[in-house]
Amino acid sequence: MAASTLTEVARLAGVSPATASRVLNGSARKPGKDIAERVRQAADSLGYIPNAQAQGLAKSSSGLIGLIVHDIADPYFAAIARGVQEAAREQRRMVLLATTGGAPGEEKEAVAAFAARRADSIVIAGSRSSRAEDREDNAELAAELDRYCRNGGQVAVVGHPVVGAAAPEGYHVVAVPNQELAADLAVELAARWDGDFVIIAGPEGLFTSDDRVRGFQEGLTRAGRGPAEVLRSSFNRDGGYQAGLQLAARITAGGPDGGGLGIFAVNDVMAIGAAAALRAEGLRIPRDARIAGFDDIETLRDFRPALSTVSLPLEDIGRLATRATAPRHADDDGQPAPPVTGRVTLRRSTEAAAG
Amino acid sequence: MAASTLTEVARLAGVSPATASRVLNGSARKPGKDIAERVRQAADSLGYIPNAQAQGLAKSSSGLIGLIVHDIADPYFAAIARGVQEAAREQRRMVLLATTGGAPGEEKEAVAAFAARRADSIVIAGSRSSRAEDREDNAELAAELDRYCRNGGQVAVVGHPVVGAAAPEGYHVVAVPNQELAADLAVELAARWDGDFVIIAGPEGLFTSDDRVRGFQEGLTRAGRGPAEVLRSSFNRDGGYQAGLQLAARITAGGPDGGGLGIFAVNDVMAIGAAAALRAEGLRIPRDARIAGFDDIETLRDFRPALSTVSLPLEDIGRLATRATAPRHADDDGQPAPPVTGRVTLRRSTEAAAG
DNA sequence: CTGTTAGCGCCTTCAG
DNA sequence: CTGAAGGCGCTAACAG
Repeated sequence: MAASTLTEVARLAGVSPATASRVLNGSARKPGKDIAERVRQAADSLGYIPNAQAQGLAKSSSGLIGLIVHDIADPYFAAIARGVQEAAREQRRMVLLATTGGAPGEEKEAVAAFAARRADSIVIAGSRSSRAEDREDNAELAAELDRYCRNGGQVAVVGHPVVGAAAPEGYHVVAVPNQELAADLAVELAARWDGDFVIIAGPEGLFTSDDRVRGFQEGLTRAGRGPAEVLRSSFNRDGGYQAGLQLAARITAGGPDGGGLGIFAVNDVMAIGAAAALRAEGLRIPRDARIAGFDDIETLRDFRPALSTVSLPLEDIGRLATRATAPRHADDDGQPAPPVTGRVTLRRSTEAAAG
Repeated sequence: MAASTLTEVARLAGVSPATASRVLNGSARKPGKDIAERVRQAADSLGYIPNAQAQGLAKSSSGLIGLIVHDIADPYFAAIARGVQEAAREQRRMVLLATTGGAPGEEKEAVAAFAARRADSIVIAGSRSSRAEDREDNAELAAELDRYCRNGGQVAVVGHPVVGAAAPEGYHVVAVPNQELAADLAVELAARWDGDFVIIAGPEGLFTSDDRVRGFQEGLTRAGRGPAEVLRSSFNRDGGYQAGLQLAARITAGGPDGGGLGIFAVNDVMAIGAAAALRAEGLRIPRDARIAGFDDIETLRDFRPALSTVSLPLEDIGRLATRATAPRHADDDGQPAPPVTGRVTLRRSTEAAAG
């Protein structure tokens, strides 16, 4: 990775490195027109590309923003990543990507790596966990973040704060009203179906999942219904599929669930998995089971029967998180970011007119 | 972004910075055990995190790998990104992400930005274009890449070489047999449907799209059939939807296409869009039209009717591209990467038993 | 407005 | 095996 340096450019242009720096990179001070032109020509003819590492070292700021997701191929994270990327581009920063599979230990590593690269800010998407097994890692993650912030780093977390993290300067949370929206969804569904509900959830301790479960139960209560049974499995398509198989067996067996079921999967991907399982067992939606998800993943919208869900502005969330970590401008009204809002989106998968 | 420095650690440990460096970061030379322990403790108590920028400056290599995609939220790119990310982690490197919407001008910018950050290598995914309007930008992109390689950078391109790029040291192409596979697909489809075929393609000049179109026509010829009509629209879900609407109108109107149609969309996302359009117009698949895509996107596999397609090992492709740019090891047999292979995957969307 | 002088934090020769 | 010195490429204070 050798390349021509600023010094070479300066020499070619017959000026000092400082002057060359001033014309080539943004400086408050403007060198003379003629000189500037000569420098620019020299730079051009040498194919000069500033060394961002050196600039970063000198200015102690890197123009880098670190993004932490569970899995970039998961459409939920991919959508957020798109928003982050867009905002980053607006701010003329580049994004560094880290995937962790959701393990707090890995997240801690990622934060350290970002800190090492002197990323100006870090966006953490993806559910935090409060499982006992993660306690220690969570504590380390919190400590790492804390240190990062104390050193001037900006952090934005999507959804929930990191467990045990203090809230130092530079620590922002983009709150997502998972619980409220899940409650709204439950109310709507309860108005359209008076049989039993079952919730397909992720592992206990995942905040996003837990919030949605809690909200849904709350909504049922509000609608005068008893709480739904909760089935736990992994927080992805296969988890939904497994749970779906169980439910299919019940429905098929007749019994209390033979009349059908209202299913709420805590995210769209799981809902799709569950739907696939039901179908594989010969059941039909919404005839034999109504099913709803959460997120309103774009790629899944052409799915049939169209999935009832809660629409979340995933891209905006990424954008907001990124903006929250941006250096404050003068023309910045200093207002906290607008809160994230979502809305219940009912589609065919929970349609009343079933038989 | 202040943080404790190596010098501070050294001072605390009562040794020279050089020694501290040797124990903390990988050096061939091993300081004494006692000394090493003291340094490590000092580092620990200070929460020392090495400054990668400074390390990069000194070693002139950054441990960064740049990834260029059209859109990270597109499942095709997301899958490749996952592979890149995995390989990067194996090599203990971090990935820098850039999205370009496929515009060669943006890609050139991205390459320059990566070069500025002194990324050790760059992976370019996403179709290159040979459209006249892109000529100039393509040339600049090629020049930029060329310079990057000459400066010691490693480049891997997925699918096609960049238009007009020389093939200097460090320039690798991960070839994807789009044409062959499309031909195979055509042969299989032709064996199962003897009506007309129509191809829903991306804009002319997109290599990936063009290759698949060409291959499909070739396959038809091989099967003793005449060439299919080609409908062009944008290379995404909406493009597929638009084209689907047109085809639906034809089929509905009866006429020559009233008996049904065999549709090949050059990628899964477009195929899903087209299917959605047909359905919206009251048509059914595969009864009124058979439809096939390309890529075998994971998220789309639960789609019904299940989409016939060509399976591509997207993650592997990302991994291979990344590995191709890795510094050569001693135990490296120097073999070129294994070629990418795919296979035709027939599912219900093109099933013969329709009526 | 330009040039000179110091570093930014680290690694890597080179002596000791 | 350790320490001292120089430099990676650039910017930010100072002088002139």
